[in-house]
Amino acid sequence: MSAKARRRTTAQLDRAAQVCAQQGAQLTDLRRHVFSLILEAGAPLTAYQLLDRLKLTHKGAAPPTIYRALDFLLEQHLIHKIERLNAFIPCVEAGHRHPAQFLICCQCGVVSEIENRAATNALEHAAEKEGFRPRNTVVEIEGVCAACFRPS
Amino acid sequence: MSAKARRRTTAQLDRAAQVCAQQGAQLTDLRRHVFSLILEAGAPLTAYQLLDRLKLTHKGAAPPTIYRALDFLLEQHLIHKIERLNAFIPCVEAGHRHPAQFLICCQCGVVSEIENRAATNALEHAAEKEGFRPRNTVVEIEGVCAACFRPS
DNA sequence: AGTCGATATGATATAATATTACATTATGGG
DNA sequence: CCCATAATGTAATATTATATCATATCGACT
Ligand SMILES: [Zn+2]
Ligand SMILES: [Zn+2]
Ligand SMILES: [Zn+2]
Ligand SMILES: [Zn+2]
Repeated sequence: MSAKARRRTTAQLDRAAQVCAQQGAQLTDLRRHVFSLILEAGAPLTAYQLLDRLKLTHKGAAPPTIYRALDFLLEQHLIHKIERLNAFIPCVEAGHRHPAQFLICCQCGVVSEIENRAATNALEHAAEKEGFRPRNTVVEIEGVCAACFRPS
Repeated sequence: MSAKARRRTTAQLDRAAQVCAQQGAQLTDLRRHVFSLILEAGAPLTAYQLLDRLKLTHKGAAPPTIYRALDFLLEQHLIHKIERLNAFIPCVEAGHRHPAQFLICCQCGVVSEIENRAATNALEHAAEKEGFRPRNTVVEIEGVCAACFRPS
């Protein structure tokens, strides 16, 4: 991990601590540790991948350990779950709830988060047209990312 | 089950058999049975819920039995998987691949499938703007359906 | 009919993902 | 200190999904 990346992670952890404090929640060492694993991964990690990594330094970690931390981070809007992968990534706009769309590259595995207003609006209108009140929308677009796409 | 609903199911099964035949695939008794369970459910069913129902008449059914049937039905575009629920529903436009959006009511559990062109386009453009080539898009909107919504 | 390959199903085991339940330990306000 | 709350520890179990190998079915071909 580069010095630059480490600085970024530290900044994100600090930001997260602020966000939690504002909500009257605490980013404990355990939660911070799990969050840092997600931040440093660069690709989505499943709960058990996180558990394996956590175990390296946190003997006695068990499934509830990781699922509780994940629930907390989700509640604080610090991470997102990618349903199709049963995996977790950091939120690029950490700390506040927002509509998002995820681009999942099936070649390199990278997932990037975008917030496209036109798409969000179109989905909301589509739902309203049916008399449906949206509360929480999941958009997961699988395909090939720009980096992986090469014209033949 | 009403006579009307039974006729509808029969028509859908016949339609499905045609669709499969055109693809050189066969809707065997087993697959047809699983599909009929999904058609008659009225709400999404998980693989193990289907397995339990299948076992009533098909002694010896096991997880692979149901997962194979589901894989087949997905390949033939006869059903959809709702990722957030790990559950399956019939496709309203059975037999051909198409972009869709799912409206999941968190009160009554009903999932309805819509195909909104504006939303599909907006998502495609959002992806392309990032240089991303979409292959398969999942849109699952959780909220309250028209039937469940009552003004206070 | 006999052989063959391809497809479908049977059967057992196991992997991967997630939750329940209850005990124990910090933490902070009174 | 005492208590309530939040957080974590620990064991067991539930749910979802796949791997593997055996058996059956079926049509094409000889
Ligand atoms: Zn986000
Ligand atoms: Zn890629
Ligand atoms: Zn459909
Ligand atoms: Zn409803």
